[in-house]
Amino acid sequence: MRVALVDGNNFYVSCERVFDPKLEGVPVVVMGNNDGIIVSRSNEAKAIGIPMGAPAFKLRDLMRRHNVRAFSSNYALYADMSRRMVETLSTFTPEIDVYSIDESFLNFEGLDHLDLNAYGREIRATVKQWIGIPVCVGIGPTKTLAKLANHCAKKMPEFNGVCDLGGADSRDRVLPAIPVSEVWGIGPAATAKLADLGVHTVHDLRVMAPRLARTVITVTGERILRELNGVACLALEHVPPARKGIASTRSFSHPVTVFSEMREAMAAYATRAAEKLREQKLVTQHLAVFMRTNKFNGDPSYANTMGFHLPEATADTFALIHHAIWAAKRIWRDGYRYSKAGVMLNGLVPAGFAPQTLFGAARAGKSARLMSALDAINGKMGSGTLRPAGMGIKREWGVKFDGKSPAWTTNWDELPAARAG
DNA sequence: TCTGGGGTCCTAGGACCC
DNA sequence: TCTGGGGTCCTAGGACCC
Repeated sequence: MRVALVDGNNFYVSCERVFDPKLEGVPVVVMGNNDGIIVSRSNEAKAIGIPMGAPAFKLRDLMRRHNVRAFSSNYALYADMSRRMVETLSTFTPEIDVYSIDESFLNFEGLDHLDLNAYGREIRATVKQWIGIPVCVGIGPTKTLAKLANHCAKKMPEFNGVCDLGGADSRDRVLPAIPVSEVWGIGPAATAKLADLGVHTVHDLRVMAPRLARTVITVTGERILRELNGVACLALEHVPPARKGIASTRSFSHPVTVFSEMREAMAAYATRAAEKLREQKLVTQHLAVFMRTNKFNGDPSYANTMGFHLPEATADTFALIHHAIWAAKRIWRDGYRYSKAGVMLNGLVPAGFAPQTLFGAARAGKSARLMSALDAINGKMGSGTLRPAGMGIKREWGVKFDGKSPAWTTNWDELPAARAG
């Protein structure tokens, strides 16, 4: 196997910069939903000590002092830029495995006649020119080594954005210099356990006894060890594996204390989850709802989940709303300040393959026609044009995005304007 | 005022069945 | 006055990822 990992640098920030060149060279951050935490940082923002995942309100002073530009998440923009990036990368390989919004594995099998470093530099230059996003390229004989090579490409200036760990000599040279915590799949807990055994660098991990790795960090640890030694255990998935579950959950912008607001939120979550189901031509056999109070602020604590099998598999918005509200009523307790809730669908199966009850077939056909009409109108006129009654218009609990950039590429009303002269 | 959202995989334990 | 072995399903929690 020969595989490359191409990864967008500071992806959300880079997307913002494409449409506002004044953001180049200055500290920029992007925040998550409700402008709660930092989810993407420019190098300048990293340099002044803004940590990943930190609550934005704690950093207000620091950010003001350094004139940091802060954006709310613009998911429509990032998803569209991601799609363009994947299209571009697809011209460099017959097989691409899209791993996340900003990362793809490219199959480099059979390209050994090429100078892979040069090929990586060409990929980097092309994505920059066509899409405007800076990327780094890591190449290796397994996914784990390609990930590690990508880390080197990003952090070690001598690689200049492209690193090939395909050769044993390059691995011997680089691996002793990298902390084991940088390996894909080794988190803080595993890092601490390995440190107790004197395993600190990637090289230390690579030469560890596989059985010991297994007892300390389970089968995933043993798999990582093999991958570091060039034995591929993770295949390239050119067809994305079927989803196991769909979740629609949000933190509320203010605490919810009355059931009518919880009901609205549940209806909205169920609606969104049903849309995701239908996008992927799936139906669900199991639904769960949960609600919880704030874990951090000392409010009286309550958290509960209720999950159950549905009488028949469905992707019908109205049926899922009905079930979600039914369950929400049962776990709702008066007197608490709820901060977060959600709807989760499990046991997904392709629409048409689900077991059906005797009287279900006729109902299912009718529901499918209604749902495709709903999706067609919302697709054409904008999501939320048609929505079920009871979902709420005011949405007091809803998500806040105070500093969002325009949907530059996906909304006609927000296209960038160019002026001459 | 205020701490993301959406996933996967692994392990362990309880309930229940034959 | 005992505590097997094999199986399934479910729940809960931990860990990790982007």
